[in-house]
Amino acid sequence: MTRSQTSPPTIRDVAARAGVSPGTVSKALNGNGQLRDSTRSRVTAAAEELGFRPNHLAKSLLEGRTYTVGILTSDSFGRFTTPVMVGIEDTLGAGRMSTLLCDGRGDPLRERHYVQELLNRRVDGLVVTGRRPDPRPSLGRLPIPVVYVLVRSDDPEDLSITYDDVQGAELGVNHLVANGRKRFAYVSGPARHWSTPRRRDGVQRGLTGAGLTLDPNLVLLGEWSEAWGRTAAGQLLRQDPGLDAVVCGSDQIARGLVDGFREAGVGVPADVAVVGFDNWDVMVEASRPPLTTVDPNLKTLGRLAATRLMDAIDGHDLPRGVRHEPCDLVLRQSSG
Amino acid sequence: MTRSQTSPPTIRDVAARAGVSPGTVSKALNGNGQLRDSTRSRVTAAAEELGFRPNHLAKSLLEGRTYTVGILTSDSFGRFTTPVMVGIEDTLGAGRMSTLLCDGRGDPLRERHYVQELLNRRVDGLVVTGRRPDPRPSLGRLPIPVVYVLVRSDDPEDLSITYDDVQGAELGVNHLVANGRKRFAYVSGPARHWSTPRRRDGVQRGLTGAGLTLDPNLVLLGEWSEAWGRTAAGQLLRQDPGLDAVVCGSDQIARGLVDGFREAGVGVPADVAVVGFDNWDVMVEASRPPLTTVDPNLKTLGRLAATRLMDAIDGHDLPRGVRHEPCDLVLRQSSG
DNA sequence: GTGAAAGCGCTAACAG
DNA sequence: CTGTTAGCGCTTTCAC
Repeated sequence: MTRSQTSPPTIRDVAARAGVSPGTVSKALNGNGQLRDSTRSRVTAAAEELGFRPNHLAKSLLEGRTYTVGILTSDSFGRFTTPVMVGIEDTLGAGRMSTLLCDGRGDPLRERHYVQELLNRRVDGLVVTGRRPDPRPSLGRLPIPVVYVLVRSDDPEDLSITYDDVQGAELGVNHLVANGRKRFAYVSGPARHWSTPRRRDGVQRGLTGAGLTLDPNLVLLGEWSEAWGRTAAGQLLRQDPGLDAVVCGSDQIARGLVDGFREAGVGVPADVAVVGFDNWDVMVEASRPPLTTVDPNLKTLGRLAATRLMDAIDGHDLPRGVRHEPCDLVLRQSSG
Repeated sequence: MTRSQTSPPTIRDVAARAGVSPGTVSKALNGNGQLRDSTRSRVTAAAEELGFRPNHLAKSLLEGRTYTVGILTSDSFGRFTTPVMVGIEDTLGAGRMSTLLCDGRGDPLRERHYVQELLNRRVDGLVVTGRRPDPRPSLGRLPIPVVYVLVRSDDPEDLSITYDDVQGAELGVNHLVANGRKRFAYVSGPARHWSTPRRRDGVQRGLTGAGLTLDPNLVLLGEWSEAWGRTAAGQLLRQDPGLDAVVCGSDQIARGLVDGFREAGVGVPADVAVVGFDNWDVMVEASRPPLTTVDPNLKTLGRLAATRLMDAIDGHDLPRGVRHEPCDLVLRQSSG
């Protein structure tokens, strides 16, 4: 049976049209070996005319690698995973790598299935990501390098790249202290979330360093929402009308807090300075005043993870353990 | 040379271990042909023990299809593309399809490059998406089926699946009219954006149907931001303190507007009813009161696009032209 | 029932 | 300089 017109032209079609052998076409198109210039251009022309696209599958099969990495996210690209993925795509794309995307939806079964599928497809490496820095079950030993980013694996043998909650919160405190603030509150999300106690630790550390203390009555834990921030504003004012600084566990909380304060006649930053966490553009800019906040540099995390993974694919050893990348402080009007 | 221990076991390794031929292993593992039960189980056991993973590349090469579709996004998975992608992943994943993700970043050169790469990789089909329903240049005739979703292609020969701006806005108006509202304003984003005039048309159509009119002085165009919504609130009150309903071009605008009204002592929905657009959880829920809004059903769009693409991959013809899927109205407190 | 052989599209090694 | 050959891992006839 003759080749169907609908299937893409192969290297043999090009060879036939250029009047050479397949091997020669390969050399011509990949710039390998010694070819007469005229031959080379004849081949290029033929390839061009036929709209030849080299079959990546065949190459991969031969080479034993696919120039593809899998991304396994446990969170259907939410607000936090998205910047991470952009960072990953960023550096992977630069290295002619493609990314196979899998959304595990936090379901272990689904995840296992995807991992198998990615292995079947012979991806060169795997990035695992998820919504929060909380530990997640390791995928275990796999025949390809794996990097966890944003989420951390519960196996210290794995490499996890995440941000530093403690340092981030401390950054906020240091800034407020430098501005002369003395009486601090910490308003954050659910206690069970990894970040909540750690950011508190950061606040604590910053205050201790400045010879100040954190009144346990001024530590308020609730949810990651604006509504909670507004509620907390009232509670804080009742608890201690003299407080002059609040470190928040998220920008949503911070924005709610700022709204609550303003509506209670408390000036931000005149009376109370407020620092958020996340640097989430929508919250931070719409807030009145705009929020000073801690930026966990998620995109950088993604870039870093991808870079490490590429190194590992190139044969370098993957470091082990959890890497805590530093956060940055972004100054806006809420902190005075 | 003997096989390196690091490279994954092949079907021949399994064959050797089970004491059969590669062909038999293939049949056993894929349930094809007639095999003795004992042979089949011997093979399965051997495969299991060796941790054999069938090489998907080899299959694809043979079968001429990869069970992979490309997603080309012009917008680094932003707020609007994300739900679309979830929808795509949703239906593709169900059909054992994988997705190769490419972020064109709106750069035509980058896009061309990615399209070539995807063709080289022999994806079975391609989904093109982008931030807004505005028309974008077609990728032209490709050897594989292509579906545009959310964005629309400027070539009517392509299939584009997007939502219905006009119908969506009209939905909002009808609801407000049914609640007895009579004097309407329309506050939206930049006039150059596709949706802005079309949603206005929808407002117009709804009002005309109810024997009402849209005062051109109560059409305010600005940006897609809360700040603009707050500004617009002031302008509207100055323009016509008697207005009792506002349809907004986005939830951000609507939320800003609601804040502006409240702070000006205007009750929502008591004095003025407000309807947003997007059904963006964060905005809609944090707003006081929570926003009634138009939901463009982006996830459904993604699912639809993926379904159409799968059909086309299965040999069915792809419809042409722009499909406008209906929006839904989500009722909350801002509309009375 | 099972094995041997051919071939998917490509590259690399070796002839000529 | 260019052509031929073998083979990446798998499936699929076709013999036996």
